[in-house]
Amino acid sequence: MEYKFKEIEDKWQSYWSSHKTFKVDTDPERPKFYVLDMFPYPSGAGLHVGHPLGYIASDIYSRYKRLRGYNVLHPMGYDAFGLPAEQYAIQTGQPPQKTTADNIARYRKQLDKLGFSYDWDREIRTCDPSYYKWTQWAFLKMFQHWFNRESCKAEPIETLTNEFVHNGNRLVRAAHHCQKEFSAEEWLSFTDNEKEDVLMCYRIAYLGETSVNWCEALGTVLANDEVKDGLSVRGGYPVEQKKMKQWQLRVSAYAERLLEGLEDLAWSDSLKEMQRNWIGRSEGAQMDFMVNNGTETFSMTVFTTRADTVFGVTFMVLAPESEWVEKLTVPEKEKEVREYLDYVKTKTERERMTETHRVTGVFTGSYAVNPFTGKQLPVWISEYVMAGYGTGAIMAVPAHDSRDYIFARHFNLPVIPLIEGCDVSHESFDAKDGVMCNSGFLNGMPVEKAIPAAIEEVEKRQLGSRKVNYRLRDAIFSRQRYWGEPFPIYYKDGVARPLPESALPLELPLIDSFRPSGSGEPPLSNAKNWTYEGHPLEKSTMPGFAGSSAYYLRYMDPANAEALVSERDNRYWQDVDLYIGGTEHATGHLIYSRFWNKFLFDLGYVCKDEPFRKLVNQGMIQGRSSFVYRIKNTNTFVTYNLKDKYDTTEIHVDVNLVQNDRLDTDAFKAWNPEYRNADFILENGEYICGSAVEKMSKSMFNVVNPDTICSHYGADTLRMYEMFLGPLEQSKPWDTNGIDGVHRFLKKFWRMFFDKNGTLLVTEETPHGNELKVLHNLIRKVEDDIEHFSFNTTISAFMISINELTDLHCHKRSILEPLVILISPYAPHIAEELWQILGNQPSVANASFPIYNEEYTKEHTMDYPVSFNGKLRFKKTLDLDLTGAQIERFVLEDERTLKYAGGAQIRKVIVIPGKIINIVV
RNA sequence: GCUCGGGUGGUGGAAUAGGUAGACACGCAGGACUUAAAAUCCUGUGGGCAGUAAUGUCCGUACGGGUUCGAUUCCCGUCCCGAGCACCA
Repeated sequence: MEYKFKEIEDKWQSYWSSHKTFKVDTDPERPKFYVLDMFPYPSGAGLHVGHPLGYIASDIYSRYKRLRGYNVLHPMGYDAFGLPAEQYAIQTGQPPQKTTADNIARYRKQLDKLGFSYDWDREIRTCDPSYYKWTQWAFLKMFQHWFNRESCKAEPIETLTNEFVHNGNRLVRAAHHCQKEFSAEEWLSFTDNEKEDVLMCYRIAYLGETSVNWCEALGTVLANDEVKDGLSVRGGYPVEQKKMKQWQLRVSAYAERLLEGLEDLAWSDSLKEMQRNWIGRSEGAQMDFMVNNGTETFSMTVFTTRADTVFGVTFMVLAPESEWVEKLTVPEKEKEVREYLDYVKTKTERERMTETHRVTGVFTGSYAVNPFTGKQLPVWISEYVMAGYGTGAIMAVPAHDSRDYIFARHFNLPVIPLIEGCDVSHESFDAKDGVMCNSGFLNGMPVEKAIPAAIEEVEKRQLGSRKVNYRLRDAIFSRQRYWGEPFPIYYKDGVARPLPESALPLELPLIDSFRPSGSGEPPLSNAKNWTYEGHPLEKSTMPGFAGSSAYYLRYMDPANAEALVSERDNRYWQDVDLYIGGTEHATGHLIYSRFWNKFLFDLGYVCKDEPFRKLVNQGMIQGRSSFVYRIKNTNTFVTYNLKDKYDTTEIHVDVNLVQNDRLDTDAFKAWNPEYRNADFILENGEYICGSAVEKMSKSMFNVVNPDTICSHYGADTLRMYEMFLGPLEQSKPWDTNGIDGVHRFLKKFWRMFFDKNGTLLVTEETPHGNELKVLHNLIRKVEDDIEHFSFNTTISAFMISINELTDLHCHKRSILEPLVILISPYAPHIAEELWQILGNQPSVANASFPIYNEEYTKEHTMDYPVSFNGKLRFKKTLDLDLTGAQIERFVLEDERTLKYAGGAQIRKVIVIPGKIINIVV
């Protein structure tokens, strides 16, 4: 009997689905394990072979953990709100609701074909009102809370107003952006609207004026992680900075906790590093400088990490957007400054980034005073100082900061070296080492001591204080789009007010036109009656990351109408034990979700501070594009190795027309009418294509659809092959060349059970020692590899074991049955079929993982003293290999510590007769 | 520029508390079965040199040093590739 994967896979997929084999429930009797995939955005293009890579890995792990007796939560859903569906709607008029539902149906079909063990009863979709009710609910909670820096957690806004009533805002340590200070009496004298304005500056979800990434082409603002190199990540349109009033989340309040929390997470170092960079903690000092603009004197604050260099400050620089610019520009310089600011404004963010070497700036006419030296310091404005970081103003130390140095040289400002023996004639000396000079009380100190000493002095003289700065900004939370969660906010007298919880979910209304209105209003302005009790509702919607920030909690209790997740289910499932997904979410989703989770933790809705304990980033599968070479102005194509003899154009050709770089010329002619009459110049009678590794995409004609592979080889082969391709974390091009090997292996596996005529070969004989040895070595290997996520090497181990057992002509049930269990996480369908053929109850999921027995793999030893270096005594280990040949090993007689000259400890020396080859130390 | 990864056959990749480098697979070459193809199976396959051959021998894990009885693995320096951040004061 042949291995008929098609029949087998159809049979078991429908069995699993009709029997709800993978349905899970909270079961306090059994240990839980939560394995999560980053849920996909259901795009119109469907899945390509790269998408399932992580899903296969997580499925293997889930199935393995089930066999180990865990109650495994392994859910799937869809991140269904997003830009592509909306843009498609603008182009075609098709409502996103419909296209999204269609795409989901298609995704589901494709996923089902791969044999994943998801509990589909827990499926969620972020665009479903019963789901986004809880996204809105969390937003309301953030609106109603503030962040207390004393307790370092979120607290109800009432505790803050209570504080205001008694003490004003002078004593409270809150994360806020309130400009004014007020006393208790003043607070009480405020009107309701004034009070609301103040409170808005403290809320964790707040409406605030800020410089935002505005994308004209998309008609919306974008978060920092949605912008790369000054272009939008989606679409690649230019992005400019614009001051706008937007909803924001006070993520920056959690900066320190987000940083600390990384410590105990089992994430890759590179990913943690990315988050650390993104949070961008830097320790330093905030210092006040007195400035004078000719008419008045006041203090200006700067942030520096190098307080020790204060004696070398020769000028000050403001960001063009700084609020001090206006105050410090003297009348004579007004025209010049205005011209400079206009010049800066015309530059896009992208230009500002690419022209980093251009030095520009203008003098304000004002001077600051160095508090340590009393020297006059001219105050300049330059675009190299950024408004968003620190205080938007710096003290410039050209001798020890390369940016200040370039600026000083360009505008002929003095440079004062502060480190003994450093040469600043050509470039600045930025390194934090050396001994201080020209620095008053710091002279003679090494830099690492001078930094804290300087800060201490600054504090002593009350010129400023120690300060930790973060690069992490608050998340901009409004999008001027239709296809997202509506805000549970309405406006009364122009003041934002929360909807009552009972009004949730606030459902997204159906509209006719998805375009932003002519006046730049969001699409929701086209909705009829977009009001609450006669008051206008917020018209922007939430960004993509809103729906994905707490979805892992919802899977724990997806149907709950009363709460995001019940306390009982949250206590049981706790957190995600294993999270698998792409590294592209490092500074987006993975920061936001951690923030969101910490916020809910503060409020007591969830029991874990961190949502994802272990995280594995699967690599990207790139496409391998194929090319043909058309001789210019002809319809003749020349093969790869002869192309240099002609003047050719490289053209992408559909990889499905190419096998092992050989082009199917007839299929090529049929592919596109343009090539119907194509001629070919061949080599050895074949047309060889060129190739390149590129991103897998439709436009490169290099997309390989998993459905095609499934119908050719079956899902089990695809699953194993994707794992066999290389380490999970590594990116690699998709290359079908090796898939036959894996497919052959599965056929070979099948043949262990049946002969050519389909007769069952399985016997009830007692297993032989060598057979048990193969089996138990494999058990140990599979267990080890799965725990360490090296799925590729496991498959090699399977291949070796099956070859060995085939050589031993082993068809014994007691060997084959555990083998089927071992392979079931990788190739579940064939395993189920064979499991049933062996006469067991379906399904393998109810079996348990075979137990490794060391006895079977232990080496047989006997005394056989030999000498080595005249000092060591060894035991000979007799070992039979599978062909029955003898391998001799020599093991140190006892565990005494013996030392070589280098001091290494020797435990075991393995010897091949006559020659020492292996000394284990 | 800074940070983090990584450089192993024709290819994907094995092997690191230092111990026979190249497992496993692909590809390629040769062979068996077959009228033929498909499928399946067997053999060989890092390089050089010597030998009819079994085999022997030297060189080999980006490059140059070091530690060690022994280095793909540890240390120092150089080069290259990938990823992330990037006027962050």
